[in-house]
Amino acid sequence: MNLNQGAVSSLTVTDETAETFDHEEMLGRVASTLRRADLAVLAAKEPPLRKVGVSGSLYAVLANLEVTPGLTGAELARVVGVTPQAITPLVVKLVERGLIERRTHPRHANIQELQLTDSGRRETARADRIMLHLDNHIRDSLGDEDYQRLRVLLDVVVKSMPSWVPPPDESS
Amino acid sequence: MNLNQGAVSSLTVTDETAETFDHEEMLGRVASTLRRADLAVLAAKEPPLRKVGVSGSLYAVLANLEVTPGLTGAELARVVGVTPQAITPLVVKLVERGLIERRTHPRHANIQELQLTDSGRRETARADRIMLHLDNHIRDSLGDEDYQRLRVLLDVVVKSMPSWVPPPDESS
DNA sequence: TGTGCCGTATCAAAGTCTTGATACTCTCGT
DNA sequence: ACGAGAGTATCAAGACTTTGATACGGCACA
Repeated sequence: MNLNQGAVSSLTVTDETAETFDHEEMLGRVASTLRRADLAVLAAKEPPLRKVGVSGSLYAVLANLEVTPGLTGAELARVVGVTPQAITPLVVKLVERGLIERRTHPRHANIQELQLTDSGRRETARADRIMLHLDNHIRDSLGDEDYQRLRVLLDVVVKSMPSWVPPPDESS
Repeated sequence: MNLNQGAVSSLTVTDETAETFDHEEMLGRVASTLRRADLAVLAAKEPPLRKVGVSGSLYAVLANLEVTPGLTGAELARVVGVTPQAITPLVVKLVERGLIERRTHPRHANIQELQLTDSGRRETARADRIMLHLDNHIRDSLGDEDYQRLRVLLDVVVKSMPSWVPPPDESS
């Protein structure tokens, strides 16, 4: 688990000096709430995933290979959101377990396409049953309509991030 | 950055064997989308935060101490979502920089209350200006109404996670 | 007034991810 | 056909976090 923000507390701040902003609002911002939500989901799904033998990272790799067979390590890294170097150990581990196969690309002697084995497909299905169950729980909590809405809103956030430019640091 | 799921790809899957589920849906589930959104925000905010001298982790600590002065290390750990052991190095670093102070609890010789120094408050304000700017960008992308809605929906997700019980693993 | 229990703090070791640097292969333009 | 450039894979080192284990201090109940 990675910390990075995420906060919640039911404390009523007394007051502060002049240059202080709205503390109540601070931790209620979307960026904070988003992080908390992700942490909560993360903490919930990790234990059951490990019970079927995969860490969250490994599941991410397997799930993406299930959807998009033939991905290379670098492609996988981008899709999953990490550096290419971080993928290698995961791939090695999965190959050792016989869940995925490395196959050299037909036209590129250098790069390797990755693919699930039959055994890997079975394991992935087991893990995905858990994830599906979790998602259904969320859907039940929100209701169908809000569930869909949440997906859409989150997608907007994802797409809007690249166009953000940080403010200049005016520490005058 | 921590990977753990997060996936997106615009590939139309040909087809598959029998026991296969809906791939298109798989990566569109809220748990996945949520993770992607968080990763996107994380990737966007990290560089500018480092530019003012704090990592995302350090900012999380500072922000929470700003809102709730006098937190102990363990409390901080819970609020922020990490283990108590992970807090210690962060606290040490911030103390060395003079941004926070450790003060032994009045009644517990063992535990230490943490508090921002004046200098720490200034630094936190600089970092928070960035976060506020980011959140405003998100608000602009969504519109005021959907921005508020997203906050509410995410809160529901956070509150609903603890009540989830993983499905039994029926690998029959 | 003990004694058991809970919460806090910290040391140590292991795991995972990142940044930095290097080598290799194909593609493209001249 | 050749050299530059882009993309991929991997080694090495450092940073950060987690799990495991240990020690200390207050609190509640017998």
